[in-house]
Amino acid sequence: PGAHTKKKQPAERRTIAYLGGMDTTEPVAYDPTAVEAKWQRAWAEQGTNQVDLDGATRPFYSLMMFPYPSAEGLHVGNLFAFTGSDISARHHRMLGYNVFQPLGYDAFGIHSENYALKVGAHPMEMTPKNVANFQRQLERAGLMVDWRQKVDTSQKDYYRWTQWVFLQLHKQGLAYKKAAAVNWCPNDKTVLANEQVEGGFCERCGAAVEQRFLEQWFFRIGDYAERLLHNLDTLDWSEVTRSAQRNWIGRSEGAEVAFKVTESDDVVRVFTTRPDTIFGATYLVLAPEHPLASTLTTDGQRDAVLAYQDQTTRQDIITRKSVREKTGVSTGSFARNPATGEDIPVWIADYVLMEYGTGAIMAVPGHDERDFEFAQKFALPIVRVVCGPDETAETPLTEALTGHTSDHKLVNSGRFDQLSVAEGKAIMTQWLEDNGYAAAVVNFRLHDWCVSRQRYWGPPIPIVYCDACGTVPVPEAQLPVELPHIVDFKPDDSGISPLARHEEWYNVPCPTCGAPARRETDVSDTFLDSAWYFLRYPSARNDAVAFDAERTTRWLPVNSYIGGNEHAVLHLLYSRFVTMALFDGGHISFDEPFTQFRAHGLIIRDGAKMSKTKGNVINPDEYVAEWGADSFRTYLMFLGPYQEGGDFRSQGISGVRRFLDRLWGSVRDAQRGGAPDRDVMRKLHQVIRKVSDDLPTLAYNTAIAAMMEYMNTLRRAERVAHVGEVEPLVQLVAPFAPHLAEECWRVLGHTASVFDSGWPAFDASLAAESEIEIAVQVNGKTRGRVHVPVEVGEAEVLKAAMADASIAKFVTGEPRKIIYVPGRLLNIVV
RNA sequence: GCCCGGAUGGCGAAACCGGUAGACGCGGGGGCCUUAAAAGCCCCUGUCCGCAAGGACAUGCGGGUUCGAGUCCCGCUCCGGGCACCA
Repeated sequence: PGAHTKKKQPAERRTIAYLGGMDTTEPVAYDPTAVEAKWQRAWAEQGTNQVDLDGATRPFYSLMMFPYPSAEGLHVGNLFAFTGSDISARHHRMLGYNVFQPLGYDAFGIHSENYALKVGAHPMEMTPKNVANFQRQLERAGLMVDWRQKVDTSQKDYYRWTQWVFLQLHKQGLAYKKAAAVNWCPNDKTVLANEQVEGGFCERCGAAVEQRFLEQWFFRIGDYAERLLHNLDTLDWSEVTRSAQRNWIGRSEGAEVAFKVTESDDVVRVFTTRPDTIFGATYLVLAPEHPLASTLTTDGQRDAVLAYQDQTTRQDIITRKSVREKTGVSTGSFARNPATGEDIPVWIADYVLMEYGTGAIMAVPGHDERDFEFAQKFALPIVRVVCGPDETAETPLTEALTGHTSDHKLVNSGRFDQLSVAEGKAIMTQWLEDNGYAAAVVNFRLHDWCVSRQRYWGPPIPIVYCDACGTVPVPEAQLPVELPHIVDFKPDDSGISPLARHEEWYNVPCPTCGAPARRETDVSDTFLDSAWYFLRYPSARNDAVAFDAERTTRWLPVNSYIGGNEHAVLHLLYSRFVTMALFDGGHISFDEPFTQFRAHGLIIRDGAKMSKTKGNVINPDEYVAEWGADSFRTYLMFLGPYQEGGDFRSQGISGVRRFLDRLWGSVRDAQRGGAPDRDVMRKLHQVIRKVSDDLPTLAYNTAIAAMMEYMNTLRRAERVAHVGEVEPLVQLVAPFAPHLAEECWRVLGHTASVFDSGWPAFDASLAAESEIEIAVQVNGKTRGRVHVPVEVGEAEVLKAAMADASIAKFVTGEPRKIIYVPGRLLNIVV
């Protein structure tokens, strides 16, 4: 009785609406296994997913981050990423673009090699098996991938061109070799790039990274810092990614100031971002590794300095870079502060790092926490040169005053007193420059990219060393420098590559003079493989060039790239650098590889990251087998906002599967005679608009919700749906559940693929409501709602509202003000 | 410390430009069908008070602007991510 039974519908009529008057016990569920296998086969046979690489008139390059083919197989994270990209690609195709969506394998690298070592396999034999397993899993996922253009970075026909890329950079002077302190992972027994070190630990295995001095190949990515940073402003990229790159590049503006050493011709150059505080510089500090450190040391200090330098060298990288109690030692020398004219002591301390700036600083203990701490410990003078609104030049400093506002003024700074910090910075820098003491400079945190790896499973660096000719690049015609099949590929602690144990491999005649010479025995970083793979895809089967000029012009730069943000400062930065370098070398006509990049979120489970140790890893195979790839794909897209990720719950799939079953049921039973219902068509066009708007912003979860809502409308219509009501829905669902949509499309009588059927056209006149609901508020509190024809104005709405007793009772006296938001709300202020 | 995100029912989440908070889905409750179960279908489901009609309270916390704030402003807390003895 009462409210519960008011809207209740007879059950039989419900059933008829679903099953089209057929036997009421017949289930509506479809069989995804059969449907999916059928269409995967058909698409492969008919080349549905292939694009005309040479004739496309509206090219659209949709890229996803190619996976590293692990032995564990495809991860849900992979599928989540790929599905999001696939939906975008399929949608673009239906909008009329010629979509190229390739995929391949990032098969070289420490990952694969370490796994092979662990299980006692050989990477050259293991990798093809893993690739085959991935291929099987990916084919079941129903991605619209043009597999003809597959790449595998560990194959000769690919790494030959990786070596070619190295040679181009070398030719342009962007590759150089130097002995340097590098990050050494004692566990992986190889050098790591700075980007591969997280807080002093190897980002791969977590081992504490050590410093070693080795001869390494570097790429001059540092020279591109300004450009890499500047271009970020114009790229259509996720903000999280741009911000991570900005932080990593770490630009800071300041000045390089020269301090002449007293009674010597030596000059200590320091970098500072606060030239305005130079009057407060009471001592200088050199990094222990600084070349002048020994030069400036007086005889009396020599033993102490040597001991300190020795102590520093033996530190591991984590300790070296961690914040701890300040230590240091005086050189015994002095240098002149150009601003004050005073001679200030020169110290050596390990809180100054050789790799940043000039490796030397002017210490302003009054306004830098570290300098303050150091000055206190070693009883060095602390001078205030900035004071806040409530302070004077004489107010004692109990701690370093670092932050500042426009109210902070310079003090104890001679004729610069009373300038604001910002003014001081500009005027002081100018004054220092005019007098030859300083130059305005920009400093970057970004360092050159170390690409040498003392490992086996990668492309050999194409360089030969000859006693007579020196460092000789391998001629391009002699590429690839093949990676030999060796048994003893295990790395060791020597810092020498496994290839260096094979004389028969590294002893070669010099390409220039023919004299006996020796190959470089290091291989290149895996990130070089992936820094240019997007250039290779369109030309993947071309053995003559790295990338065909015409195809590259047609397809690149990439229109849409979707991937994980864990690659923000590795792969994505390196790819941009290599692209810029190839542009500068005249090989390509664009200097940014990815016009649009979107970072997707992370799939977690039970509120935690998936990991084998927690036992909460999802095996996609199981879910695909139980629910079908279409349901699994759609669920992954439904569980949260794509760009934020979400929590995977097995139970959640059932709701999506029910939706697809219902879609299947209404397509199968759709009525052909008669005309579609006006009210239903209105809802349909509203959904077309919603889904069309949501797809470009990757708002997949709300697009799915809207389609489900429309499906509910169809079911509640208490009649069999008309073909005209379901057909466009099939097209909207197609990017999400491609197999089922294709099946439905055939059932609806079409002979060509739904992906070539276009995108449903939105008709605003059909979507328009004739009657609208207006919320009525009294003093801002919602007290009821009225239904009025869409065209009526404020007066009629107010009249309708006052006619409702439950609203009118709150309106005591004459309204003071009426606020009317057309089509939405009426607020009566009394 | 600096820079990016974020916080909404039992749960995952919606909410255009400041305008009906909680769409959609899961879970839960009740019902239909069934010999029974499963499946399917129908209804209900933010919290509190109330027999009901209805009312009050609700978007991490504290203020503010506004006729009206999840949304804007100021000040915090907590969570995720990036950078960090970076001068």
